[in-house]
Amino acid sequence: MPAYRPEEIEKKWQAHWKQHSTFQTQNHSDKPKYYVLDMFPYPSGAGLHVGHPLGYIASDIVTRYKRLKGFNVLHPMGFDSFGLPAEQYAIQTGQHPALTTDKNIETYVQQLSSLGFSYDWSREVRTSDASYYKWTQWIFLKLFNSWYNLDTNKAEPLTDLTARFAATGSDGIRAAGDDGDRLSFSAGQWQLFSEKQKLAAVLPYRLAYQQDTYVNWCPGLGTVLSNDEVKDGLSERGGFPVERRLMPQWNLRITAYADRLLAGLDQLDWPDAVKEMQRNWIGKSIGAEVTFPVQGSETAQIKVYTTRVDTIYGATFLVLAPEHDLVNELTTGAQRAAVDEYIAATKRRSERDRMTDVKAVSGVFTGAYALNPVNNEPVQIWLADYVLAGYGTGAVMAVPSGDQRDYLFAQHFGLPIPAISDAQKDLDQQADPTKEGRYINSGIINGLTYKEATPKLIAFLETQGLGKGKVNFRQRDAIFGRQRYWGEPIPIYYKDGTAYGIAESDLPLILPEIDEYKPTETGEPPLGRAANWLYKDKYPYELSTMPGWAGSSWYYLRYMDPTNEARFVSEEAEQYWGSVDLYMGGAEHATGHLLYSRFWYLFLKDLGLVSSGEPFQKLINQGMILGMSAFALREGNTSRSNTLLVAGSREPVLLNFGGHDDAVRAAFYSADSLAGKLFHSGKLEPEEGRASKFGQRHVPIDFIKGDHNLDAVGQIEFEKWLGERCVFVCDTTFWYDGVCYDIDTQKPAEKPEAFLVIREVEKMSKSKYNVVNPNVLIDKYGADALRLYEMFLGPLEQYKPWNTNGISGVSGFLKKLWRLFHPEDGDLAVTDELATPAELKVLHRAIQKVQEDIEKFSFNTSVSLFMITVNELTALKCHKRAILEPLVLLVSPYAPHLAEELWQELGHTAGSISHADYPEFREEFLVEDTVTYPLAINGKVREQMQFAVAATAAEIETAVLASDFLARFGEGKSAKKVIVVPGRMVNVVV
RNA sequence: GCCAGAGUGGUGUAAUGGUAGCCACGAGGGACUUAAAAUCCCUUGUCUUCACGGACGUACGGGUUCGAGUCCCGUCUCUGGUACCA
Repeated sequence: MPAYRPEEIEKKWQAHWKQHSTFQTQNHSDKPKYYVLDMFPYPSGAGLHVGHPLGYIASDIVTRYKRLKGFNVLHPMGFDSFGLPAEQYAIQTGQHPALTTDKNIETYVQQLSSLGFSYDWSREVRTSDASYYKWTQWIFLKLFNSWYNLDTNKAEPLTDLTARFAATGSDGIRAAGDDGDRLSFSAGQWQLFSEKQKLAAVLPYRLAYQQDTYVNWCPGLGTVLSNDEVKDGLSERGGFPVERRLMPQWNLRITAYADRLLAGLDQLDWPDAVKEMQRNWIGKSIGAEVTFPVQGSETAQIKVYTTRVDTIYGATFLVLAPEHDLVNELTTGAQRAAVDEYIAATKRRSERDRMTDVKAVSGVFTGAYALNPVNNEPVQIWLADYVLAGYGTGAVMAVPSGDQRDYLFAQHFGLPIPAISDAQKDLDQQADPTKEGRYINSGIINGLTYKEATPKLIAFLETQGLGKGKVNFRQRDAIFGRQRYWGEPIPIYYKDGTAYGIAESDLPLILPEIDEYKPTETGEPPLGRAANWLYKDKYPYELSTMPGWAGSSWYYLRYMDPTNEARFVSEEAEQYWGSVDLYMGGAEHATGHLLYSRFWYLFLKDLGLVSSGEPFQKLINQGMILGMSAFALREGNTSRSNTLLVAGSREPVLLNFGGHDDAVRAAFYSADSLAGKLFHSGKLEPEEGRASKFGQRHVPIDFIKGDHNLDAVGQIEFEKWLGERCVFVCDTTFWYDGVCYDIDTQKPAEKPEAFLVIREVEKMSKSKYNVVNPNVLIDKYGADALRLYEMFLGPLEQYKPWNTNGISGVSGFLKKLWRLFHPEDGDLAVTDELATPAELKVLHRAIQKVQEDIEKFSFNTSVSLFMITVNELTALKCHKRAILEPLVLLVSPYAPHLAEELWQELGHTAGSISHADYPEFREEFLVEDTVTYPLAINGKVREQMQFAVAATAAEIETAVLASDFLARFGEGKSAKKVIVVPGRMVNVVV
């Protein structure tokens, strides 16, 4: 074999692995198990870019390393194949999303294979396969047929609940959820209920339940979005406006698990940032619910939630959310008009306005008063949109001296701001939420401290029946329904207007074929188009489908037993694999997928279907690899607003966006429309306010740096690349057909002087023209080089910009490694000579360090060490089997193709490297000759002194005493004691 | 605003509290070559010195320590998350 040819070697081994199913894993083994999981991707049409494989490479290294260390490793891959983009594409083209998805998956599998990942492809799952989503639907039915018993603190089958209804009625049942929606009835009444009444009574107990809910309705997409899918009041996909709307929705009662989801975090080996995000998301707060009776009413009362019940004497008014139930009843005649107007104004304000307009104080007085339960003082009742209907009770007691928001409100409307603690300061300027000091103006708690006051007040309120301690969560139940086609059908049908779960034996409920993928003319979801889609030919099905996170909430279980038709996973397989030992994926799923998965797992555990405590023991977030975008700026321009033209658009769109150093970004533009506009209709005018809607477009960096620059050559080159006519526009000039024109006159102009190329680092994305395709790099350098380089870039968890330049370094390393085996690029030439101590030292340092590094996921430092090792062995002219064979094993997780090839050349069976044993580390080869310790007298370092590295503390002591240092530094005294800090310092006490 | 995390050469980065900058990229110089590619060798934190050397250097200001990039306090900047959550 001549020179190192990665392309040949890699093809050969990828084919070998595939043909021999080298990485197929058994569900039983004498070896200990280890489960390494990547977050499975959505197969987008754009294919993989260099950022995607980062985590896959790292997990593959761990997988291969663990195999060498004697583990039975499960390392599967699959596809989260339901999702919006395929559906959008279907709406545009009429092509069935399944076709698009299959095509994309094919590309993904090809790309993943070309990187040499050791997945067990026989276990591949796709969430859009009926054989998979059958079980997603099955779990949904389990949720639908369960309730959460607060007495046992777990989910239980609904049949247990109905049995209790029949025996003792609804009294004494404590279930998670809002009791306000539930009926109260006796056992006798229950017996008399019709079937429909029974189901209606049970519905508010179910873990999957239907309810009128305020949702993020996106008219542009014709669907409901989760909070995670809305950014700044616009849909994350497409950037369409989103509004609040009350709609009947399927919900999952994740709030029942809030406490357990919170407590479980402590046991997990996850990044602190992710745990903290989940904690904040769940948002547990400990406080009290206090009832304020309404003045002049026998029955009306307002419940507020507060975490600072100790400040209740400073509560000078109440504020209700405009949506609060009692608003109508409370409002007095005189205030009616003002209140109605305020509520109308609030409805007009979109969620987005509310968010961006946080500082403005608005509100209206209802005219009504409530009585402060601790002192019977009347307090005004106001409405304001800063109080959220969905949190707590939708009403707050306002304590202007203790809460800045209440303070601003009081100041704005001229309400009193009484002090309540002797420690409060500067109340003429701002609120002081201190818990220090002792209370004043505070009735029964005057003179007490915070710690004393809170329990006393809660006790007092409880005896009056006007309050109690209460825990609140910020987290809401998860909305579980999309008005979409390309998702799992919800296995529900309607009989007489009541929802029924379909029988388990009738699963899967297959997604029906429809002719168009849009909502129907009457506004029903796309499934409304399915002809004769009826359960038992009679009953209409639920028309919404499950959200994207449904299938991904349990896929890691299916990998354990992917083809089981009788069960979602067999008991034996589930018990053997347990939970995921290492989960690799992006931090962006912290409060979505990772929380939902834990929720489903806890639920399945309550039903006795899974056996571990948590699904993912260790989590690593690989950082994102960012793309480099470039903009050409002309220096010194300050006059015109910054203008960017959008690429690829048929419509001429001029965008205005925030200034970048007072310079103008260059842009390119589809020539079809622009040329016409430029040449026939006169001056270009920037159009305001559309930037956020259309986003920015970018020029690929290769076309404005280096030779091309932003000029005629660049413009023509860029056209070739883009495959369509285009115009470069910059400031007052533009290029078209290689000629520079003035924008205002459209006459040929002088080429502008200097351009500055500004680079910006941002997410890699097709629309930003900053994508680096891994295939190109694999073709040029090989997959092993790409794998090594991605690891070499820096710490795995770090976000970093992609830069292809450095790849030549790792490529050189592979060539040098090859040359250790093939000096002069000839045939394999390793010798059986005995290794020298120097060579053994190099090898064993590498064994030690690489092993340590993989265990702590520090892959970049390992790659550095490989390079040092090869450099040193080259310098030693070491071509000995005794050194090189272990080195191959060491490198094999990182560069598997090259390692396999060398392993075979060394005389081993083809493909056997993955079953070899990781080389053993031996410390004796690492011994240094001497080591230098700082030598201190009474803690003051006076000298550096050399000792044999193997010396014991006693030997060092002798050496120190024998030295002449005391004569020089000890002022003639003798040593009382010699303290040896191992490896650090020798301290002599005199 | 609040909660995390991070600030080290031209760049990516490395450094159990113990010689800061390992390993690479880039740059400069050299060898080989008709030439190029490939490969190999040397230099490369800043300032200063003909040179040997010296001084200064891990965002900024303090502190602990014999010794701080690392630990503590404060400030600034950046990144991510989150937001009228009562």
